[in-house]
Amino acid sequence: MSASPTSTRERILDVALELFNEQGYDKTSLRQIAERLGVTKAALYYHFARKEDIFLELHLRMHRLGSGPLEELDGLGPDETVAAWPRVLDAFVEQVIANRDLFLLHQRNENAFKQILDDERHRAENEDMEERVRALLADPAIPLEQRVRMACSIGAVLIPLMGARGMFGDADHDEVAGYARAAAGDILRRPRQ
Amino acid sequence: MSASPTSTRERILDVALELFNEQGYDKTSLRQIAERLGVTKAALYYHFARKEDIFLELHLRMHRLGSGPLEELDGLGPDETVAAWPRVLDAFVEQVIANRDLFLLHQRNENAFKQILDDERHRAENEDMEERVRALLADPAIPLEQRVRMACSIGAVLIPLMGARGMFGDADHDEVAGYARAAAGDILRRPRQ
DNA sequence: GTCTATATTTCGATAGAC
DNA sequence: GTCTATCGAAATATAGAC
Repeated sequence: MSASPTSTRERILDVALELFNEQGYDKTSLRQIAERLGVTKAALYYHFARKEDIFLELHLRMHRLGSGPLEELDGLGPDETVAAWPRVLDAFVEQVIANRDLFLLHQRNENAFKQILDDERHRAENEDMEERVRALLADPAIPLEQRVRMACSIGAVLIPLMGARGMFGDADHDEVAGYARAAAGDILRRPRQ
Repeated sequence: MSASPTSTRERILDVALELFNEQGYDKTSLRQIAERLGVTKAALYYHFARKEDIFLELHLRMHRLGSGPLEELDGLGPDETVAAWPRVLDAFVEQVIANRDLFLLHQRNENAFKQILDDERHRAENEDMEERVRALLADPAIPLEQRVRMACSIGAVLIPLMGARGMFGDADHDEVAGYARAAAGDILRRPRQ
């Protein structure tokens, strides 16, 4: 992620992201993070008041990445939204490829993520990405079949992109991504023609 | 799930499945399970030697459900496998719809699931479903694009099926499932024609 | 900014009575 | 088959020296 993680704070986030993806948020202790980092637990508390805050910071970073592509839909009507969706999905795919670990964190720890956001504030910030897609898929102004297919297109690209490294043997990542994009395109094209 | 969960063992599994899906496996304590059940922690230990064993039992049940549809692929060659895949996926969708909570457990706790299976035996039993799909998607005898599209088809149906209840407003579940099936069908049909 | 040392809590698991 | 009582381990978090 960070090429030269100068600050300790940044190194904590890098190591935490690694361990959270390997073992899960709950099973990862601050002791483990500190050990892999070469510091003590107490040092972590200088940079983050609570364990949750480390997770939250990583979550917000992913959140900002995912929100970017969605801004293209701002102020669009139903038909325009449907028409713009393929490009939004393409931009989203780019973000996922470039920041796979961050999106992996979200997928593999959605329980921890949901519970932390429930217990606390951050409702407003969460309403950017996740809640926005939710509103889109629940919008009765768009035909149901079209909305279902938009949801399907997300799942279609996520599985190959987020799956294990050797999911397709030693296949080229770009080639796989290309096929996944094409498949998602087919989902979205069909009911419009 | 169980209409009349006569045995305590069965009631434990039902309550545990509920809580694991609500809060995650790690964040759910035996104390919570016992309380919601109206018994004490110690009672749970009469039925299950360890907390992991509760999770494992639920996992194996889902596993058996998912393995069923895959048996149709037994002894088939590459072309036949590709040809049979749409029907396998349809059967899989039926299982997911009929046992949504069990598959949700797997999706929301894949970290816990992976770690528990790593720590222990059960490799042989796990090689039924998950490993079988893995082998299928890594099989060089099937064209890469075809394999990617098979993976996409799984993601395409899972997102609408496993998403939150109100994902598409108050839309009819069967209608949603129908559209999702159609979308998956389009993914699989395209590159063959 | 990082350390040592410790407080506090909670959890999984066990022993033994009933 | 369920209970009371408790153990031991591990976790988050804090206090205060350097």
